[in-house]
Amino acid sequence: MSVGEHRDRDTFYITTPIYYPDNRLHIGHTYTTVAADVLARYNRMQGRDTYYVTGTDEHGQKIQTAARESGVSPGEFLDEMVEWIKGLWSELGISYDRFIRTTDPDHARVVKKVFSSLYEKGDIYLSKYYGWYCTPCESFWLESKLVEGNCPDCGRGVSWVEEDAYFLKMGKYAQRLLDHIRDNPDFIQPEIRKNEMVSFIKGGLEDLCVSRKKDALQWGISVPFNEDYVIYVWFDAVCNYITAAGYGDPDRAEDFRRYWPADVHLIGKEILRFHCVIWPIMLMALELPLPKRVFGHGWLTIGGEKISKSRGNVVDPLVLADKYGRDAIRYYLVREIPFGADGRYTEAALVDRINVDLANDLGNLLSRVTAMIAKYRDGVVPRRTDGIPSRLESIAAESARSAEVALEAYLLSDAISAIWRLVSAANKYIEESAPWNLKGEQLDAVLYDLAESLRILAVMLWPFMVDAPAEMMRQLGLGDAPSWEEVSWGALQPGTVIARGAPLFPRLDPEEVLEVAVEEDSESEMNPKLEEEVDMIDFEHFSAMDLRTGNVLTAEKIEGADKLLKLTVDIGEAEPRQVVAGIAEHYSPEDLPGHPVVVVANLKPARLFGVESQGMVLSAEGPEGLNLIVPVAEVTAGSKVK
RNA sequence: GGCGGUGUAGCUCAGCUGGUUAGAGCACACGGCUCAUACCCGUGGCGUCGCUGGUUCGAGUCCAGCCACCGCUACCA
Repeated sequence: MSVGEHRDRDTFYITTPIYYPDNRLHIGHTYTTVAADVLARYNRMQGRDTYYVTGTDEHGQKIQTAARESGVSPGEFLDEMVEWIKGLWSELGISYDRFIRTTDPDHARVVKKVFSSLYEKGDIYLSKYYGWYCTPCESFWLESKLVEGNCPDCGRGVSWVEEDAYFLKMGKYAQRLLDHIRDNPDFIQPEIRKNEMVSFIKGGLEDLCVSRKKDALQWGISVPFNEDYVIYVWFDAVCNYITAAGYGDPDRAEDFRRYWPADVHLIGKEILRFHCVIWPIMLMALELPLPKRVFGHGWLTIGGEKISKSRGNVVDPLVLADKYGRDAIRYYLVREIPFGADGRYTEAALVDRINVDLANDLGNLLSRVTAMIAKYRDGVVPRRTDGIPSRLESIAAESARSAEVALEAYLLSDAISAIWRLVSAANKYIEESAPWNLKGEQLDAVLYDLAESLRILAVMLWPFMVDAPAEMMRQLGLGDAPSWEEVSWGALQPGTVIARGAPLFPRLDPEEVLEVAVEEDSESEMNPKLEEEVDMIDFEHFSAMDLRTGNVLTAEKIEGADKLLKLTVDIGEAEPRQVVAGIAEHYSPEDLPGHPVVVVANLKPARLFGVESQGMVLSAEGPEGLNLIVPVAEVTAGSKVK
């Protein structure tokens, strides 16, 4: 995409996910929010009417529970969390225009309105839900999605739910959504996520349950025409994007027309499906345009592992910002996470980047240039009079152009790389021209070129950092709040009086700063022995499994399934067990009756192809295919395997 | 099982539609400079470009098979 094309836009609406404040936010949330902030600041510099929204997703069971555990009302609990979050964003210099809470009155109105419209239209209907539900995650799951009978997201237990419920028609819009994705190649980014979403949709969409009965969950927005129900939290949450833009508010019709559709929803890859399938379908049902882009960025991992409380690797962004400074944290996050892929966080890498990129390259550049201007020209930016074009001028132009292209494509780490090409070039230029050996107009030219490069660097860094670019400007004797246009060469006026200052980014002593962190790193470093131990189970775990011998009584193919057989197995109980087994490709139903088997008797029941399975028969792969595990000599049906 | 991705210097990664001696940053070593935050600049890699075959005058770059890891998905119960 060309830069010029984007110049035509005059508004820019960007969102982060709204975060779930049942706990403090971590560095992962911080990354998304910082990245969005960089883009918001950049677009403001481009003169676009920018609207940046972040906020909190405040409904659902987990909030209700967390509040109860703290012994306060959900309202009190949330107010406190929100205050903490706003404090964090303020500390990091996040320049959001609206902090939306799903408990805001305008939001509740929008959600109800959306729900009602879709109901009236027939896209939401009342039916009966039966299936698994993970309370902590507020997610409905098909049996087949469960992992070992537990929630595939959080690994915790799920409960069987049977209740009347409202459903959103998803299948109705599947084809339209696929067409939209096909016709708008940039809609889902990066490419790999788009592929995943497409194959997910092509796999068939089931209608989505969008309500919970109030006897199961109270903390949410009520279904407007049926007070016995609360609206599903995800349905509630995604609506924030239009609430914030002014949807359905007569006083804000102009805002909505102006800002919607959003330019980009910046999200983590784990919530792609809500933003690329459910939300677009809701919008299509509402007959509203879809957001121009959903950008699912990678995760920040800690030593290669996903950030999670259970791993105990949560890094508190406030502690980091306090220790290293907000600009360093912002720089590091944006620099370290490449397009699409995950980035790994280590404190050592953070310190390294601070020292190398910020202190040695950038900060020191400012320091040496201001020092030379002070020393050789009494602190006044000289006038160029030699008439020879500067080598730095073309590099600065290239750097700015590349940075702009990258920013327009939301490729923040690429933009940083482009900017640093000018930092390096300026450092090299000093070495090559050796100002300490020059005088007269040659020296004037070199010093001007360097000061001007620094000015352009400050402009380009303006979106990325909060304090340092302003300090650079100050030391160069210039004012604040530049526009992006000022990246062009020559704006620095000769005669400007510079003001040397303290080092922009003081060097850190890794040994001092990392004392604790280094130990942590070396321990979390791959230790094969340790990993094996983790995979070992103790006897108790084994005992938890109820393995029993049995004999197959009946076996039949399951209609429509290639691999599944429905067995009834005698394991010495009053009633035979009905078990589904994926062995149809290796065993014929007629061979099985009388066949001995080993059954996992206490496996949570599951439903496959609509057939309930009350256990599982054990088999193992051999050269010829699957083999059922059988006792070598006859044993009693139902005898325990140990 | 299906689909997709990744595998390139010690580390993190670039290498588009195949073409002269395979690149960058960091780390490391040596040299230089002295304006600067013990900084900066230069020089230094005998890297099986995951493995094996193939196409081609020529392949990280195309094709086939295989291996490892990751993501999504599924009729693994």
